[in-house]
Amino acid sequence: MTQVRRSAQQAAVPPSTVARLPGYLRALDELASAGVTTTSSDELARAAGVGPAQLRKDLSYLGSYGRRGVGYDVAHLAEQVGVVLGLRVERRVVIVGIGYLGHALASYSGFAERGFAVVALVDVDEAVVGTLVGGLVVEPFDELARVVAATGATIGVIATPAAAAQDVCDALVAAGVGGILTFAPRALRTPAHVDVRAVDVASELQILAFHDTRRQVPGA
Amino acid sequence: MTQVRRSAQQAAVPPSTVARLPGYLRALDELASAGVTTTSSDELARAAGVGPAQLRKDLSYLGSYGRRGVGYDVAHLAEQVGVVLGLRVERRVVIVGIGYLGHALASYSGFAERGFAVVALVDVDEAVVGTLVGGLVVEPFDELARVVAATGATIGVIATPAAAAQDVCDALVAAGVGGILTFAPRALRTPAHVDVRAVDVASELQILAFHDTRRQVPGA
DNA sequence: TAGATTGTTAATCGATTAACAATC
DNA sequence: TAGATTGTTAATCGATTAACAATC
Repeated sequence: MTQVRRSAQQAAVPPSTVARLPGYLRALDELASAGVTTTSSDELARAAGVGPAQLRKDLSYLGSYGRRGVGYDVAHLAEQVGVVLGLRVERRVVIVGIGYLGHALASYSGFAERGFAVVALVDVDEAVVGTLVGGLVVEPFDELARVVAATGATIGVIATPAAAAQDVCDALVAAGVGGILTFAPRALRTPAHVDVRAVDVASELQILAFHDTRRQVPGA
Repeated sequence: MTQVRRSAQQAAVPPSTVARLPGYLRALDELASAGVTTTSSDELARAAGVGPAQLRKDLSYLGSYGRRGVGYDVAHLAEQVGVVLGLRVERRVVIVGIGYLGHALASYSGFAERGFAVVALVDVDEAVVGTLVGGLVVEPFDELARVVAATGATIGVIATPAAAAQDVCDALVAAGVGGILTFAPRALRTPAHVDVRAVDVASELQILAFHDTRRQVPGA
Protein backbone atom coordinates (compact mmCIF):
# COMPACT_ATOMS: atom_id res chain seq x y z
CA MET A 1 0.00 0.00 0.00
CA THR A 2 2.83 2.36 -0.70
CA GLN A 3 1.15 2.91 -4.05
CA VAL A 4 -0.11 6.47 -4.26
CA ARG A 5 -3.85 7.06 -4.46
CA ARG A 6 -5.27 3.84 -5.81
CA SER A 7 -8.88 2.91 -5.37
CA ALA A 8 -9.82 -0.39 -3.78
CA GLN A 9 -12.36 -1.26 -6.46
CA GLN A 10 -10.70 -2.65 -9.56
CA ALA A 11 -7.58 -1.95 -11.57
CA ALA A 12 -7.00 1.77 -11.93
CA VAL A 13 -8.55 3.60 -14.86
CA PRO A 14 -5.80 5.46 -16.75
CA PRO A 15 -6.08 9.28 -16.78
CA SER A 16 -6.36 9.45 -20.56
CA THR A 17 -9.33 7.09 -20.38
CA VAL A 18 -11.00 9.05 -17.57
CA ALA A 19 -10.69 12.20 -19.68
CA ARG A 20 -12.64 10.54 -22.49
CA LEU A 21 -15.45 9.08 -20.37
CA PRO A 22 -17.51 12.31 -20.31
CA GLY A 23 -17.46 12.27 -24.11
CA TYR A 24 -18.77 8.71 -24.16
CA LEU A 25 -21.49 9.62 -21.71
CA ARG A 26 -22.48 12.57 -23.92
CA ALA A 27 -22.56 10.34 -26.99
CA LEU A 28 -24.65 7.73 -25.16
CA ASP A 29 -27.14 10.39 -24.11
CA GLU A 30 -27.41 11.60 -27.69
CA LEU A 31 -28.02 8.07 -28.95
CA ALA A 32 -30.63 7.51 -26.24
CA SER A 33 -32.36 10.76 -27.24
CA ALA A 34 -32.42 9.52 -30.82
CA GLY A 35 -34.21 6.39 -29.66
CA VAL A 36 -31.26 4.02 -30.01
CA THR A 37 -31.34 1.32 -27.32
CA THR A 38 -28.46 -0.91 -28.44
CA THR A 39 -25.23 0.29 -30.01
CA SER A 40 -21.89 -1.06 -31.18
CA SER A 41 -18.36 0.13 -30.50
CA ASP A 42 -18.27 1.35 -34.10
CA GLU A 43 -21.40 3.47 -33.78
CA LEU A 44 -20.63 4.82 -30.34
CA ALA A 45 -17.04 5.59 -31.28
CA ARG A 46 -18.21 7.55 -34.30
CA ALA A 47 -20.66 9.52 -32.16
CA ALA A 48 -17.90 10.32 -29.65
CA GLY A 49 -15.27 11.12 -32.25
CA VAL A 50 -12.75 8.40 -31.38
CA GLY A 51 -11.68 5.08 -32.88
CA PRO A 52 -13.61 1.87 -32.09
CA ALA A 53 -10.50 0.11 -30.76
CA GLN A 54 -9.85 2.95 -28.35
CA LEU A 55 -13.44 2.94 -27.18
CA ARG A 56 -13.41 -0.79 -26.43
CA LYS A 57 -10.06 -0.53 -24.70
CA ASP A 58 -11.33 2.35 -22.56
CA LEU A 59 -14.54 0.55 -21.61
CA SER A 60 -12.60 -2.59 -20.75
CA TYR A 61 -11.06 -0.71 -17.80
CA LEU A 62 -14.55 -0.25 -16.35
CA GLY A 63 -15.61 -3.86 -16.68
CA SER A 64 -17.49 -5.96 -19.24
CA TYR A 65 -20.68 -4.12 -20.06
CA GLY A 66 -21.13 -5.26 -23.65
CA ARG A 67 -22.25 -8.55 -25.19
CA ARG A 68 -20.14 -10.14 -27.89
CA GLY A 69 -21.93 -10.35 -31.20
CA VAL A 70 -24.59 -7.93 -29.95
CA GLY A 71 -23.15 -4.68 -28.66
CA TYR A 72 -23.91 -2.42 -25.72
CA ASP A 73 -27.20 -1.55 -24.07
CA VAL A 74 -27.19 2.25 -24.28
CA ALA A 75 -29.03 2.94 -21.01
CA HIS A 76 -27.08 0.37 -19.01
CA LEU A 77 -23.70 1.52 -20.29
CA ALA A 78 -24.57 5.16 -19.60
CA GLU A 79 -25.51 4.20 -16.05
CA GLN A 80 -22.22 2.35 -15.53
CA VAL A 81 -20.10 5.18 -16.93
CA GLY A 82 -22.02 7.54 -14.64
CA VAL A 83 -21.22 5.32 -11.67
CA VAL A 84 -17.52 5.23 -12.50
CA LEU A 85 -17.42 9.01 -12.88
CA GLY A 86 -19.08 9.37 -9.51
CA LEU A 87 -22.18 11.05 -10.88
CA ARG A 88 -24.66 8.95 -8.91
CA VAL A 89 -23.78 11.17 -5.96
CA GLU A 90 -24.84 14.81 -6.28
CA ARG A 91 -21.81 17.02 -6.80
CA ARG A 92 -22.15 20.55 -5.44
CA VAL A 93 -20.28 23.43 -6.99
CA VAL A 94 -19.39 26.89 -5.73
CA ILE A 95 -18.44 29.56 -8.28
CA VAL A 96 -16.05 32.33 -7.23
CA GLY A 97 -15.98 35.46 -9.38
CA ILE A 98 -19.29 36.60 -10.82
CA GLY A 99 -18.22 38.64 -13.83
CA TYR A 100 -19.41 37.82 -17.34
CA LEU A 101 -17.88 34.36 -17.15
CA GLY A 102 -19.25 33.64 -13.69
CA HIS A 103 -22.67 34.74 -14.92
CA ALA A 104 -22.42 32.44 -17.89
CA LEU A 105 -21.43 29.49 -15.70
CA ALA A 106 -24.08 30.23 -13.07
CA SER A 107 -26.76 30.34 -15.76
CA TYR A 108 -25.58 27.29 -17.67
CA SER A 109 -28.24 24.60 -17.79
CA GLY A 110 -25.71 22.02 -18.97
CA PHE A 111 -24.41 21.60 -15.42
CA ALA A 112 -27.66 20.34 -13.96
CA GLU A 113 -28.21 18.10 -16.98
CA ARG A 114 -24.88 16.45 -16.38
CA GLY A 115 -24.96 15.86 -12.66
CA PHE A 116 -23.89 19.09 -11.01
CA ALA A 117 -25.69 21.52 -8.75
CA VAL A 118 -24.38 25.08 -8.54
CA VAL A 119 -25.13 25.77 -4.89
CA ALA A 120 -23.32 29.05 -4.22
CA LEU A 121 -21.90 32.15 -5.90
CA VAL A 122 -19.20 34.31 -4.32
CA ASP A 123 -17.59 37.62 -5.27
CA VAL A 124 -15.45 40.31 -3.64
CA ASP A 125 -17.15 43.22 -5.35
CA GLU A 126 -19.69 44.90 -3.05
CA ALA A 127 -21.69 45.98 -6.07
CA VAL A 128 -22.21 42.35 -7.04
CA VAL A 129 -22.69 40.83 -3.57
CA GLY A 130 -26.37 40.51 -2.74
CA THR A 131 -27.54 40.48 -6.35
CA LEU A 132 -29.50 37.55 -7.72
CA VAL A 133 -27.78 35.50 -10.43
CA GLY A 134 -29.24 32.31 -11.83
CA GLY A 135 -31.57 32.08 -8.85
CA LEU A 136 -28.84 32.45 -6.22
CA VAL A 137 -27.81 35.43 -4.09
CA VAL A 138 -24.14 36.32 -4.49
CA GLU A 139 -22.25 35.99 -1.19
CA PRO A 140 -19.24 38.03 -0.06
CA PHE A 141 -15.81 36.44 -0.55
CA ASP A 142 -14.92 36.50 3.14
CA GLU A 143 -17.88 34.22 3.77
CA LEU A 144 -16.45 31.55 1.47
CA ALA A 145 -15.51 29.03 4.17
CA ARG A 146 -18.92 29.31 5.80
CA VAL A 147 -20.71 29.03 2.46
CA VAL A 148 -18.75 25.92 1.46
CA ALA A 149 -19.45 24.28 4.79
CA ALA A 150 -23.13 25.22 4.76
CA THR A 151 -23.79 24.03 1.21
CA GLY A 152 -21.54 20.99 1.19
CA ALA A 153 -19.80 22.08 -2.00
CA THR A 154 -16.91 19.80 -2.95
CA ILE A 155 -15.90 21.52 -6.19
CA GLY A 156 -14.83 25.14 -6.60
CA VAL A 157 -14.79 27.07 -9.86
CA ILE A 158 -12.47 30.06 -10.20
CA ALA A 159 -13.80 32.68 -12.63
CA THR A 160 -11.83 35.66 -11.34
CA PRO A 161 -9.05 37.70 -12.99
CA ALA A 162 -5.66 35.97 -13.00
CA ALA A 163 -4.26 38.23 -10.30
CA ALA A 164 -6.77 36.95 -7.73
CA ALA A 165 -6.62 33.28 -8.71
CA GLN A 166 -4.01 32.00 -6.27
CA ASP A 167 -5.67 33.69 -3.28
CA VAL A 168 -9.06 32.31 -4.27
CA CYS A 169 -7.48 28.90 -4.77
CA ASP A 170 -5.91 28.98 -1.31
CA ALA A 171 -9.25 30.00 0.21
CA LEU A 172 -11.08 27.18 -1.58
CA VAL A 173 -8.50 24.65 -0.39
CA ALA A 174 -8.75 25.98 3.15
CA ALA A 175 -12.53 25.72 2.91
CA GLY A 176 -12.11 22.03 2.10
CA VAL A 177 -13.10 21.55 -1.53
CA GLY A 178 -11.56 18.50 -3.18
CA GLY A 179 -11.46 19.72 -6.76
CA ILE A 180 -10.93 23.04 -8.49
CA LEU A 181 -11.73 24.12 -12.03
CA THR A 182 -9.98 27.36 -12.92
CA PHE A 183 -10.49 29.65 -15.88
CA ALA A 184 -7.79 32.09 -14.76
CA PRO A 185 -4.64 32.02 -16.93
CA ARG A 186 -2.17 31.30 -14.17
CA ALA A 187 -0.48 28.16 -12.82
CA LEU A 188 -1.89 27.33 -9.38
CA ARG A 189 -0.04 25.83 -6.46
CA THR A 190 -2.18 23.36 -4.48
CA PRO A 191 -1.62 20.50 -2.05
CA ALA A 192 -1.42 17.07 -3.69
CA HIS A 193 -4.80 15.94 -2.36
CA VAL A 194 -6.63 18.69 -4.27
CA ASP A 195 -7.35 18.04 -7.92
CA VAL A 196 -7.04 20.97 -10.31
CA ARG A 197 -8.17 21.31 -13.89
CA ALA A 198 -7.44 24.44 -15.86
CA VAL A 199 -9.27 25.87 -18.84
CA ASP A 200 -7.47 28.73 -20.56
CA VAL A 201 -9.30 29.98 -23.61
CA ALA A 202 -6.47 32.21 -24.84
CA SER A 203 -4.11 29.21 -24.67
CA GLU A 204 -6.58 27.22 -26.77
CA LEU A 205 -6.53 29.96 -29.38
CA GLN A 206 -2.73 30.02 -29.32
CA ILE A 207 -2.65 26.29 -30.00
CA LEU A 208 -4.99 26.87 -32.94
CA ALA A 209 -2.72 29.69 -34.11
CA PHE A 210 0.21 27.28 -34.20
CA HIS A 211 -1.53 25.03 -36.71
CA ASP A 212 -2.85 28.03 -38.59
CA THR A 213 0.73 29.13 -39.14
CA ARG A 214 1.87 25.75 -40.42
CA ARG A 215 -0.97 25.86 -42.90
CA GLN A 216 -0.63 29.41 -44.19
CA VAL A 217 3.12 29.89 -44.24
CA PRO A 218 4.65 26.61 -45.45
CA GLY A 219 8.12 27.98 -46.23
CA ALA A 220 9.00 30.77 -43.85
CA MET B 1 6.42 14.28 -49.32
CA THR B 2 3.71 11.75 -48.66
CA GLN B 3 4.09 12.73 -45.02
CA VAL B 4 0.91 14.40 -43.84
CA ARG B 5 1.02 18.06 -42.85
CA ARG B 6 4.63 18.68 -41.96
CA SER B 7 6.10 22.15 -41.97
CA ALA B 8 9.17 22.88 -44.03
CA GLN B 9 10.96 24.70 -41.23
CA GLN B 10 12.59 22.33 -38.75
CA ALA B 11 11.76 19.01 -37.16
CA ALA B 12 8.10 18.88 -36.15
CA VAL B 13 7.12 20.06 -32.68
CA PRO B 14 5.14 17.27 -30.95
CA PRO B 15 1.50 18.07 -30.11
CA SER B 16 2.03 17.62 -26.39
CA THR B 17 4.81 20.20 -26.54
CA VAL B 18 2.72 22.65 -28.56
CA ALA B 19 -0.02 22.37 -25.96
CA ARG B 20 2.41 23.48 -23.23
CA LEU B 21 3.94 26.42 -25.11
CA PRO B 22 1.16 28.88 -24.17
CA GLY B 23 1.85 28.07 -20.51
CA TYR B 24 5.54 28.82 -20.96
CA LEU B 25 4.69 32.09 -22.67
CA ARG B 26 2.41 33.02 -19.79
CA ALA B 27 5.11 32.18 -17.24
CA LEU B 28 7.68 34.19 -19.20
CA ASP B 29 5.35 37.20 -19.25
CA GLU B 30 4.84 36.89 -15.51
CA LEU B 31 8.59 36.75 -14.88
CA ALA B 32 9.12 39.74 -17.17
CA SER B 33 6.44 41.68 -15.28
CA ALA B 34 8.26 40.85 -12.05
CA GLY B 35 11.42 42.40 -13.49
CA VAL B 36 13.24 39.14 -14.13
CA THR B 37 15.43 39.37 -17.26
CA THR B 38 17.27 36.03 -17.11
CA THR B 39 15.82 32.74 -15.92
CA SER B 40 16.74 29.08 -15.62
CA SER B 41 14.87 25.95 -16.61
CA ASP B 42 14.29 25.33 -12.91
CA GLU B 43 12.73 28.73 -12.27
CA LEU B 44 10.70 28.85 -15.45
CA ALA B 45 9.48 25.28 -14.99
CA ARG B 46 8.29 26.09 -11.48
CA ALA B 47 6.46 29.17 -12.76
CA ALA B 48 4.77 27.13 -15.46
CA GLY B 49 3.97 24.16 -13.25
CA VAL B 50 6.01 21.51 -15.07
CA GLY B 51 9.31 19.69 -14.47
CA PRO B 52 12.62 21.28 -15.54
CA ALA B 53 13.55 18.29 -17.70
CA GLN B 54 10.28 18.53 -19.58
CA LEU B 55 10.72 22.26 -20.09
CA ARG B 56 14.20 21.84 -21.57
CA LYS B 57 13.06 18.98 -23.75
CA ASP B 58 10.13 21.04 -25.03
CA LEU B 59 12.27 24.10 -25.75
CA SER B 60 14.83 21.95 -27.54
CA TYR B 61 12.24 21.31 -30.28
CA LEU B 62 12.14 25.04 -30.99
CA GLY B 63 15.91 25.51 -31.22
CA SER B 64 18.71 26.52 -28.88
CA TYR B 65 17.61 29.69 -27.17
CA GLY B 66 19.41 29.28 -23.86
CA ARG B 67 23.07 29.56 -22.85
CA ARG B 68 24.70 26.75 -20.90
CA GLY B 69 25.78 27.81 -17.47
CA VAL B 70 23.69 30.97 -17.74
CA GLY B 71 20.04 30.29 -18.56
CA TYR B 72 17.49 31.93 -20.82
CA ASP B 73 16.93 35.58 -21.66
CA VAL B 74 13.29 36.06 -20.72
CA ALA B 75 12.39 38.60 -23.42
CA HIS B 76 14.20 36.75 -26.18
CA LEU B 77 12.71 33.37 -25.29
CA ALA B 78 9.21 34.87 -25.07
CA GLU B 79 9.71 36.35 -28.53
CA GLN B 80 10.82 33.01 -29.96
CA VAL B 81 7.95 31.07 -28.41
CA GLY B 82 5.61 33.71 -29.82
CA VAL B 83 7.11 33.22 -33.27
CA VAL B 84 6.70 29.45 -33.11
CA LEU B 85 3.08 29.81 -32.01
CA GLY B 86 2.45 32.16 -34.91
CA LEU B 87 1.57 35.13 -32.73
CA ARG B 88 3.71 37.62 -34.65
CA VAL B 89 0.91 37.67 -37.20
CA GLU B 90 -2.38 39.14 -35.99
CA ARG B 91 -4.96 36.41 -35.54
CA ARG B 92 -8.55 37.50 -36.10
CA VAL B 93 -11.41 35.79 -34.34
CA VAL B 94 -15.14 35.65 -35.01
CA ILE B 95 -17.47 34.60 -32.19
CA VAL B 96 -20.74 32.87 -33.04
CA GLY B 97 -23.42 32.82 -30.35
CA ILE B 98 -23.70 35.89 -28.17
CA GLY B 99 -25.34 34.53 -25.05
CA TYR B 100 -23.74 34.87 -21.62
CA LEU B 101 -20.68 32.95 -22.75
CA GLY B 102 -20.33 34.87 -26.00
CA HIS B 103 -20.61 38.10 -24.01
CA ALA B 104 -17.90 36.95 -21.64
CA LEU B 105 -15.60 36.01 -24.53
CA ALA B 106 -16.30 39.21 -26.47
CA SER B 107 -15.48 41.29 -23.40
CA TYR B 108 -12.40 39.32 -22.35
CA SER B 109 -9.31 41.52 -22.34
CA GLY B 110 -7.04 38.48 -22.14
CA PHE B 111 -7.47 37.83 -25.85
CA ALA B 112 -5.94 41.11 -26.97
CA GLU B 113 -3.14 40.73 -24.43
CA ARG B 114 -2.24 37.41 -25.92
CA GLY B 115 -2.28 38.14 -29.60
CA PHE B 116 -5.90 37.87 -30.70
CA ALA B 117 -8.32 40.40 -32.10
CA VAL B 118 -12.02 39.68 -31.82
CA VAL B 119 -13.19 41.23 -35.08
CA ALA B 120 -16.79 40.07 -35.36
CA LEU B 121 -19.76 38.79 -33.39
CA VAL B 122 -22.60 36.79 -34.91
CA ASP B 123 -25.92 35.48 -33.63
CA VAL B 124 -29.19 34.11 -35.01
CA ASP B 125 -31.44 35.85 -32.50
CA GLU B 126 -33.03 38.99 -33.95
CA ALA B 127 -33.20 40.48 -30.47
CA VAL B 128 -29.42 40.29 -30.19
CA VAL B 129 -28.45 41.24 -33.76
CA GLY B 130 -27.63 44.93 -33.99
CA THR B 131 -26.79 45.34 -30.33
CA LEU B 132 -23.37 46.56 -29.25
CA VAL B 133 -21.23 44.05 -27.33
CA GLY B 134 -17.63 44.75 -26.38
CA GLY B 135 -17.53 47.59 -28.91
CA LEU B 136 -18.81 45.50 -31.83
CA VAL B 137 -22.23 45.35 -33.46
CA VAL B 138 -23.66 41.82 -33.52
CA GLU B 139 -24.22 40.63 -37.10
CA PRO B 140 -26.93 38.20 -38.29
CA PHE B 141 -25.91 34.56 -38.71
CA ASP B 142 -26.74 34.45 -42.41
CA GLU B 143 -24.12 37.13 -42.96
CA LEU B 144 -21.39 34.90 -41.53
CA ALA B 145 -19.57 34.18 -44.80
CA ARG B 146 -19.53 37.86 -45.74
CA VAL B 147 -18.37 38.89 -42.26
CA VAL B 148 -15.53 36.35 -42.24
CA ALA B 149 -14.40 37.47 -45.68
CA ALA B 150 -14.64 41.17 -44.81
CA THR B 151 -12.78 40.92 -41.53
CA GLY B 152 -10.22 38.30 -42.52
CA ALA B 153 -11.04 36.14 -39.51
CA THR B 154 -9.17 32.82 -39.54
CA ILE B 155 -10.46 31.43 -36.25
CA GLY B 156 -14.08 30.82 -35.29
CA VAL B 157 -15.41 30.39 -31.78
CA ILE B 158 -18.66 28.49 -31.25
CA ALA B 159 -20.54 29.66 -28.15
CA THR B 160 -23.99 28.41 -29.14
CA PRO B 161 -26.18 25.67 -27.63
CA ALA B 162 -25.08 22.14 -28.53
CA ALA B 163 -27.99 21.63 -30.92
CA ALA B 164 -26.73 24.41 -33.22
CA ALA B 165 -23.04 23.57 -33.03
CA GLN B 166 -22.67 21.35 -36.10
CA ASP B 167 -24.53 23.79 -38.35
CA VAL B 168 -22.44 26.69 -37.09
CA CYS B 169 -19.31 24.59 -37.56
CA ASP B 170 -20.26 23.77 -41.16
CA ALA B 171 -20.92 27.45 -41.85
CA LEU B 172 -17.56 28.47 -40.37
CA VAL B 173 -15.77 25.86 -42.46
CA ALA B 174 -17.63 27.00 -45.57
CA ALA B 175 -16.67 30.58 -44.75
CA GLY B 176 -13.04 29.50 -44.78
CA VAL B 177 -11.77 29.65 -41.21
CA GLY B 178 -8.79 27.40 -40.48
CA GLY B 179 -9.38 26.78 -36.80
CA ILE B 180 -12.40 26.37 -34.56
CA LEU B 181 -12.71 26.58 -30.80
CA THR B 182 -16.00 25.16 -29.58
CA PHE B 183 -17.65 25.37 -26.18
CA ALA B 184 -20.65 23.32 -27.23
CA PRO B 185 -20.76 19.82 -25.68
CA ARG B 186 -20.96 17.87 -28.92
CA ALA B 187 -18.46 16.08 -31.15
CA LEU B 188 -17.99 18.02 -34.38
CA ARG B 189 -17.36 16.61 -37.83
CA THR B 190 -14.92 18.72 -39.85
CA PRO B 191 -12.67 18.27 -42.87
CA ALA B 192 -9.09 17.28 -42.00
CA HIS B 193 -7.64 20.67 -42.94
CA VAL B 194 -9.65 22.44 -40.23
CA ASP B 195 -8.27 22.31 -36.71
CA VAL B 196 -10.77 21.94 -33.88
CA ARG B 197 -10.28 22.38 -30.17
CA ALA B 198 -13.11 21.71 -27.76
CA VAL B 199 -13.68 23.08 -24.28
CA ASP B 200 -16.47 21.38 -22.35
CA VAL B 201 -16.84 22.73 -18.84
CA ALA B 202 -19.28 20.05 -17.70
CA SER B 203 -16.82 17.37 -18.85
CA GLU B 204 -14.10 19.05 -16.82
CA LEU B 205 -16.32 18.87 -13.76
CA GLN B 206 -17.05 15.21 -14.46
CA ILE B 207 -13.34 14.48 -14.55
CA LEU B 208 -12.99 16.24 -11.21
CA ALA B 209 -15.92 14.21 -9.90
CA PHE B 210 -14.08 10.99 -10.79
CA HIS B 211 -11.17 11.86 -8.52
CA ASP B 212 -13.52 13.19 -5.87
CA THR B 213 -15.13 9.76 -5.73
CA ARG B 214 -11.82 7.93 -5.34
CA ARG B 215 -11.02 10.20 -2.43
CA GLN B 216 -14.31 10.11 -0.55
CA VAL B 217 -15.40 6.51 -1.07
CA PRO B 218 -12.27 4.37 -0.79
CA GLY B 219 -14.02 1.03 -0.30
CA ALA B 220 -17.29 1.01 -2.19
C1' DT C 1 -24.56 -22.98 -37.61
C1' DA C 2 -22.81 -18.54 -39.56
C1' DG C 3 -22.19 -13.86 -38.72
C1' DA C 4 -21.26 -10.26 -35.71
C1' DT C 5 -18.96 -7.92 -32.22
C1' DT C 6 -16.77 -7.75 -27.90
C1' DG C 7 -12.73 -7.94 -24.67
C1' DT C 8 -7.95 -8.73 -24.60
C1' DT C 9 -3.37 -9.42 -26.15
C1' DA C 10 0.63 -7.90 -28.42
C1' DA C 11 2.94 -4.49 -31.22
C1' DT C 12 3.67 0.13 -32.09
C1' DC C 13 4.04 4.59 -31.08
C1' DG C 14 4.76 8.79 -28.56
C1' DA C 15 5.70 11.21 -24.22
C1' DT C 16 8.17 11.73 -19.98
C1' DT C 17 12.04 11.43 -17.05
C1' DA C 18 16.72 11.01 -15.59
C1' DA C 19 21.32 11.44 -16.34
C1' DC C 20 25.25 13.64 -18.19
C1' DA C 21 28.40 15.45 -21.64
C1' DA C 22 28.88 19.89 -23.71
C1' DT C 23 29.85 24.49 -22.80
C1' DC C 24 29.13 29.03 -21.00
C1' DT D 1 39.61 27.22 -13.44
C1' DA D 2 35.35 25.78 -10.95
C1' DG D 3 30.54 26.06 -10.89
C1' DA D 4 26.35 26.28 -13.22
C1' DT D 5 23.08 25.08 -16.49
C1' DT D 6 21.80 23.85 -21.02
C1' DG D 7 20.72 20.53 -24.84
C1' DT D 8 20.61 15.80 -25.87
C1' DT D 9 20.77 10.95 -25.29
C1' DA D 10 18.99 6.83 -23.49
C1' DA D 11 15.74 4.51 -20.49
C1' DT D 12 11.27 4.28 -18.85
C1' DC D 13 6.71 4.75 -18.99
C1' DG D 14 2.08 5.13 -20.73
C1' DA D 15 -1.17 5.43 -24.54
C1' DT D 16 -2.82 3.98 -28.98
C1' DT D 17 -3.71 0.78 -32.53
C1' DA D 18 -4.37 -3.53 -34.80
C1' DA D 19 -5.47 -8.09 -34.78
C1' DC D 20 -7.96 -11.96 -33.24
C1' DA D 21 -9.70 -15.46 -30.07
C1' DA D 22 -13.74 -15.73 -27.29
C1' DT D 23 -18.51 -15.83 -27.44
C1' DC D 24 -23.11 -14.13 -28.16
